[in-house]
Amino acid sequence: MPPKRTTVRDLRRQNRSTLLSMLFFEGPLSRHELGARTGLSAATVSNVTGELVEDGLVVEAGSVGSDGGRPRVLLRVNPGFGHVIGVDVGETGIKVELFDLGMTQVAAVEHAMSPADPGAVARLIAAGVAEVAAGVPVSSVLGVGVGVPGTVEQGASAIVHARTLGWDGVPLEEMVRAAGVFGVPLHVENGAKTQGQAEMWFGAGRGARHVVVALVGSGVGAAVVTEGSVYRGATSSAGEWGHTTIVYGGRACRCGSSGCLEAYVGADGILARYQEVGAAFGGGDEQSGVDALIRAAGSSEAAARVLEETAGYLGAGIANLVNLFNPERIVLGGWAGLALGERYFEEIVAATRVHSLRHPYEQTSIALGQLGPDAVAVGAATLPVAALLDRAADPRKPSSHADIA
Amino acid sequence: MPPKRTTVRDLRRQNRSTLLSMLFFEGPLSRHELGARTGLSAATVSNVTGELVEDGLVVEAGSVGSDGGRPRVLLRVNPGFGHVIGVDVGETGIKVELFDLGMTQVAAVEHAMSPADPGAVARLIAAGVAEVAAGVPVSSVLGVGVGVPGTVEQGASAIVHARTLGWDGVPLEEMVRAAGVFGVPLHVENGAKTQGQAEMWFGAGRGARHVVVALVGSGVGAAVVTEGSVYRGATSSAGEWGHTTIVYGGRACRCGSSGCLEAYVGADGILARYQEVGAAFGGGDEQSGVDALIRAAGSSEAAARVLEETAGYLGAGIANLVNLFNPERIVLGGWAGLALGERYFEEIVAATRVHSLRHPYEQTSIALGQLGPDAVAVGAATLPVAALLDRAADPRKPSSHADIA
DNA sequence: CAAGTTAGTTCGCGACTTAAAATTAGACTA
DNA sequence: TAGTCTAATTTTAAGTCGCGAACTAACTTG
Repeated sequence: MPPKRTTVRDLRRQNRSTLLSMLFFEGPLSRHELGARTGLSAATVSNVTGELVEDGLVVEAGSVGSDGGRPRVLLRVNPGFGHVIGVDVGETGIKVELFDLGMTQVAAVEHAMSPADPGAVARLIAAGVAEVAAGVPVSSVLGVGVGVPGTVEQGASAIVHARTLGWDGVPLEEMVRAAGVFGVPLHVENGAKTQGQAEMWFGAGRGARHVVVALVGSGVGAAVVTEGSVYRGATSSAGEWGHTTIVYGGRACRCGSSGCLEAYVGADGILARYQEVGAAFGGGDEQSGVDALIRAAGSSEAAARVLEETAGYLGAGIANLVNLFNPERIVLGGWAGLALGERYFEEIVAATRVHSLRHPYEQTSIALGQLGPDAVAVGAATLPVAALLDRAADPRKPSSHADIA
Repeated sequence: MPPKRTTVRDLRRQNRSTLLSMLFFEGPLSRHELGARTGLSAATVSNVTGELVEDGLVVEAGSVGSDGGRPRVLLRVNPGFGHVIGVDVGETGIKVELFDLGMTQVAAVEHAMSPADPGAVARLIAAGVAEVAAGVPVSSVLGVGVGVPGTVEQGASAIVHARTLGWDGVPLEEMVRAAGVFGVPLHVENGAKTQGQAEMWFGAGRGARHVVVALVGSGVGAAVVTEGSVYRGATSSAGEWGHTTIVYGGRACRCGSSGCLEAYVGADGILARYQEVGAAFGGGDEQSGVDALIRAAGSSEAAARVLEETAGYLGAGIANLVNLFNPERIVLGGWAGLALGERYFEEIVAATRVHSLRHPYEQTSIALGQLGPDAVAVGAATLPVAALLDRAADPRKPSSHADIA
């Protein structure tokens, strides 16, 4: 049982956070409207926003007339208050992107590399962060978020387990710090979760509070959002949808088990099933393979059948999420998910309906993701922003007179 | 976005709730210790507990010496402050039980009936409540909780969907009220969730914050507890584990789909699979059938094989929960779950390990439930208690001067 | 330019938590 | 049996916070 007191000061923090978050997500708003939407009194809104403006977190943004009265002054989060950095550690290289607080991309770099060696990855992240942050004052960087393929164990310091990369218990957070990123909040998170977060903030998940973002690519994963925030479970490795058993005793999966969803609807699984049907494939990477397969479906009976089966497996997998999580919306993303979804949306939805219980199914809508896999970096960059909105940037300067003592 | 203000009054409610909950769960404690555990100052603890004592919610319970100083006065929740009622609507009848605030059973009645007719069930609930509450003052009943087999849609008034009972959109809450239970908080909830809640408060889930209670009986369900409270999803029908697909294209399930977990490990499914293997069964109900099957496993190769397969399916199903929810503990319950678990615990755990990812698996422990299926009623009775702890019983009498106006 | 409107501020109040000082309530001592 | 000690509570005084009411600011209208 963690100590759970509530002091009068938490009130202010909470209300600061509420107002700041509302300004961030609902665009420019007047104080009046803030009061109406949050339920806070005009007095409090005035008081708190005054503080936020004084702290530089919020700025005025013009005003709009209101028939016959004093015009409202619009407020919005100050995009120049600071910057955040998002890092996408992929299977072929890393991307580092710098955003201002308006989430406008300011700079970006990309380095190809094999991520087999964690040390090299950490050094490359540190180098990328330095490159990208070169143009802005150091103190302006509010935090760095890193999205990695694999499960992340959140603790005093984040530990990464990524079977596909051969990482087993890599203390990535410490390594990145050691490589030169210190004095700045560092958040390491599973890439599927950061991508899901991006869909929630800027994509198909906006406005909903209970969402499952299902991601299908080479790997298969999901980000589960409940009550508006990403579900993490006890050690934050929740949402490992890809290695959920969907065909007991079925195809072998690279995770060592059998019958996993990923073995059927992951890019690998799809192509392997196609080849087993007798259709040989030339070389090329997975992505072009899947694209070719989808194109072939127009003429090839075998290709069409494989894809229809895939839609069936995928629908059943989605149905499991519907039954277990009862979300109000399912967002299907990931490069393979989007490719399949565009061509076989009806089939996937139909399979979902068949395999889920009527009641939760009726409560859910299914949509395609709007962001594509590039979203991992933006999503990672939202992590420090979320922390900022949550803490609402510590009220007042940190201990200004402590120096004297 | 729901209005989200925080007023200074919420503080007091929050702290009342924290202190009352701590007294409820952690037995008698002194004010001093309350302060230490909650982080609240001694002054606040004294102030708030004074109010709680005055309101009759808390009473002193002796004192213990403290080497050489003023002895601490122990405080505990007043068991006599009020009573709560739990109702278990089962497939063969209903049970109604009355508890005091110490959760000691004070009275209980049981009525056999077929629950096919919702109206009759509602009337029987009302009658049972009246019977059981006959011995205590009306105003002493703090609330009634009802556990039903089927999904419950929480809204202005609870609606029940229970395919096995033939209920489709039954407004049970309204019906029970119409049948005579009014003026008292009424909570209707899925029986699996109430049973899970009981395991959390009094059984194998105590002390953990992320738990999945897996229940296997005639039906198969789960109660997912995250951050200490039952996960409900968007419309509170989350946790429908039983109709999750585990063998794509497999056995037909009574839900209309195929390959559901319930079709393999539900009592029905187990017995049906045994019969298909050629072993004929006499009559008898499911429970004695499963018991007989387990006894037969000692001598019959076929019976043993069916049960081992069952353990495999069940382990895979549990592994899916491990992968998706990343709980710190799994509690296996339900009458069939307990029967299987006692005899085949090793096999179930082994299958779980095989089908789950190593990392989340290592974070989880698997335990048998401690309460048995009788727990549905106690669990239902915890619902009004939870509401009480949460609101901390409205500070001060409800609008004492509103009468005058 | 006066009247009418709507937005935002200021002021004083009541409710809260807290730190510090004061007050118990036994145990121990001489 | 009065005096001394120690540790648990209760009081007291101070500082925060959000709220409602009264007040001020900034336009539009006729």
